[in-house]
Amino acid sequence: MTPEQLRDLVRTAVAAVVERGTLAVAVPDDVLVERPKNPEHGDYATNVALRLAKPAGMPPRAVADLLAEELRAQPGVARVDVAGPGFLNVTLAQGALGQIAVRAVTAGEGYGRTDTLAGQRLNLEFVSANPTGPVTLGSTRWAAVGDALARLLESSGAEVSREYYVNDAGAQIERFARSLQAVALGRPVPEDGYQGDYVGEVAARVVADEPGLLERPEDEQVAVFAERGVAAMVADIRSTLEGFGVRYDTFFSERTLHESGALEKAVATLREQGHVFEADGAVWLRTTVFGDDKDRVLVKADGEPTYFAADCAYYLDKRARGFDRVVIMLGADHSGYVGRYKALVAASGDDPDTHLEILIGQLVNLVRDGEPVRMSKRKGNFVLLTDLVDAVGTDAARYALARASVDQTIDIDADLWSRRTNDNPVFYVQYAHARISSVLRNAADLGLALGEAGDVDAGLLVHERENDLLRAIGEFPRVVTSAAELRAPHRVARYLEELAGTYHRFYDACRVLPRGDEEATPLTTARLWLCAATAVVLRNGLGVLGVSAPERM
RNA sequence: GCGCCCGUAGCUCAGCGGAUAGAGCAGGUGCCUUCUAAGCACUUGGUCGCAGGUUCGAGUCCUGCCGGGCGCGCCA
Repeated sequence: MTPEQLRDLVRTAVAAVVERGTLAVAVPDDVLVERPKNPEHGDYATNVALRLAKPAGMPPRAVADLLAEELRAQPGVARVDVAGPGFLNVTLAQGALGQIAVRAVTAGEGYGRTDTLAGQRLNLEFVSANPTGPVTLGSTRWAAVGDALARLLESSGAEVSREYYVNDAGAQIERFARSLQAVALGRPVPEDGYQGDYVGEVAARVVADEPGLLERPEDEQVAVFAERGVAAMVADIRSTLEGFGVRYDTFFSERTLHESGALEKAVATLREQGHVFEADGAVWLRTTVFGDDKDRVLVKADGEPTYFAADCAYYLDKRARGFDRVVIMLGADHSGYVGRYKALVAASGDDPDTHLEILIGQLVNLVRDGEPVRMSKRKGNFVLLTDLVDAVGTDAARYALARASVDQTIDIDADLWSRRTNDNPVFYVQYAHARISSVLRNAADLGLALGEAGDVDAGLLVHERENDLLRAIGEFPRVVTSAAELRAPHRVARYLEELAGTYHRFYDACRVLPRGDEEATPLTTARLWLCAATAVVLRNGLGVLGVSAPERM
């Protein structure tokens, strides 16, 4: 029996007692059935009686007693205890737990997938770093977390479109182009220009692709450097991210918004809604009525649109493309943006709480010799995605970034990360998968196969370590849905570490394959199913994080 | 000054209002002639920043302090 099935049983029990008139409450939709930390508290526990006590006007333990009696009659339930303030501790019947292994193996890649978000179309924007330099360590965090989140949401049944907003317009690009030009001409880079080594490389590439460029008028040169320089940078960013396992459905060019007149249209739309006004020669959006700190300029006094005007146009474009929900991941250095963004959504007539979701994540620092290294795209002094991958590999990089809560600022110790030690839990998890793969290989060599689901007696799995493992495997679907709901991919990583540990303890305590000239028994088969089920979950879980599940290490 | 995030073991961090607060690393003691020791068992280590409040119950929610990070442009 899976925890989901037990949850349904509990709900049915509540409904039955209510039906009989002994309990006067509304049957709750969200009954919590969880795995107790203390093994003496049975296989599963629910606090439903504690929840219902107040609305029912009865003591928690009295409610619990009613439900316990009802539950005891259910098939697959061996024992129900009322404990503490009113918890229901459920012990499943012999063999009921073992079915979890069969279910996981049978479902395979589908184990952990649900339809809780079915029908939702959402647009997830992440990274969106300016195309004026390579992908930095800070952006790498959003690549790892954003991609994992996309996979999580998809696992919960949502339709997710991954999007990268390319800021290929504006003064930043102008500065970038002038920097490229300066380097190409052998001049010093302007004070406010870009100075990494890559600037020279990109400049050389542009010159090579455009013979005679440096003999043309300077204005023309800048235009060419802007056009081709940005194109080269975007191509570089794209291939870097693909190498990192992150693919986008759309690279959206800001410039197309400018060229299509979308900004003017956006301003007009907001004006129709009655939230645009003129002051000091500029055009403003009255965002303060929707909770923003101050009103925001859409068109400057010099007639140029602001970055915010492009944001307005961009948001409206996403909505016009049919997305129910626009999700944007931003670094904490952009947290000041939330207020105006929410306000623009409200000003456009949408609901800022349902149509827009902004996820703010804290920054990543590189620490070297105990001192944080400042990262700035202008100076050449920054750590790149490629540096991180070169040092620890894609798997470790993705895992390490995805296993921390985004609310937490991460300090990455350069020495620790360039070392290859088991400080990194990804090896612990991957090792469990490799270990299982080895057992299954050896089983195949002995001519042992899993066989059909009907042929395995999962009820033979009665060892404490086996039960621990079964319960852990049973948790996976819930871990996925809750991680998706909470936008917290790191929960999957933490869960996998627990699962790996649980497997290692099982492996240590329970021999799977026959030794020497022993014969295989039905227990051998049952344990092989348990191993296979664990491998399924490890693969699916690592897959959510975009990390490989190696068969050998 | 205002807004957001953080403060949990020596270190890095988990912890969806539930029972005796966890993991990894670091320290200590053990376990490989047969399935991967990148593992396992045992052990040391806590005023969950401080003070109030909410309730059957608070590391978790609310308020106020203290300490640290980020942000507050007609920049992008």
